[in-house]
Amino acid sequence: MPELPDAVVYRRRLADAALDRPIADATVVDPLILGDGLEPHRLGEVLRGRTLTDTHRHGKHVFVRYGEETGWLALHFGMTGRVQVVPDGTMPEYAYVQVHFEDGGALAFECPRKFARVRLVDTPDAFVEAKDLGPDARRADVDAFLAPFASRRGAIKGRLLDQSVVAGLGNIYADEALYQEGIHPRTTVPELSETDLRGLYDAIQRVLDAAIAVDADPEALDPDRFMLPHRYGDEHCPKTGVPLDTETVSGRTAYFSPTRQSPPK
DNA sequence: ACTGGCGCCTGTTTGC
DNA sequence: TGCAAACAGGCGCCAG
Repeated sequence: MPELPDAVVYRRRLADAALDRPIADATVVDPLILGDGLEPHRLGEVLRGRTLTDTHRHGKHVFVRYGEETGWLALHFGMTGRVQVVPDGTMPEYAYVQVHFEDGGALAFECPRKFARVRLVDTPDAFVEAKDLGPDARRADVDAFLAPFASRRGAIKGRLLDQSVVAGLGNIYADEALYQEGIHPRTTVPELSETDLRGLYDAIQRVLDAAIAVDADPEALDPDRFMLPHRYGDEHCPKTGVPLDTETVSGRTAYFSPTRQSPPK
């Protein structure tokens, strides 16, 4: 579930509470969480005696700089990942990667389902380039957002989930943006006009801003304006009252309002 | 070059 | 009531 708004919350959390605290050690409880061949012992070697000095975010990735030279942690949260800064002695259950500060506190990187990954990267930009991530969904201007759609033809839902098209949207916020704009998730890109796509861009901005404003808790969104609180509740369209419909699109469950989002011909 | 679909993971929910 | 199957979903990989 962690998508762009969650990454915003986690980055802020680290910027507020994890920087400038000397690191005593790093603990890797489950090496599966380490990505790109990172060896468990290497994390401690790299971090020991240093401090975290800066943070960055691109799409669903959070980056944390260690030391003064090139060298960042890249955090990706998969489906159940999250990061907390905890006082001594309160390590949560699924904290598979831990960074312990000399003052006794720690950074806990949790992920019960083990889809999350911790990597070491040179710089955020180099990582974004290597992973072929598209522009960040919240920082991209409308022209940068529109550009990749010129060469796409599949279902819009699948394109919004493709991180090389635009980085940061996942299943639930893609559904919400399509709902806001009245676009059926199975509509193909060629079936959408430039006006449709510009409207979708605006909807994405509104949805992400609203989600960030409630600390990425989808159930805390205004239930009169957004579909998400109803996805986990009564499953009715807040604007028309009809039951929400579901359909598998691009391999994932899409929720939509059948009266507001007409299927493509 | 681009697309949809499957499998990885395991805690939680659903169904018989 | 209990247990198994289904589900959640980001993403790497694969076949078409």
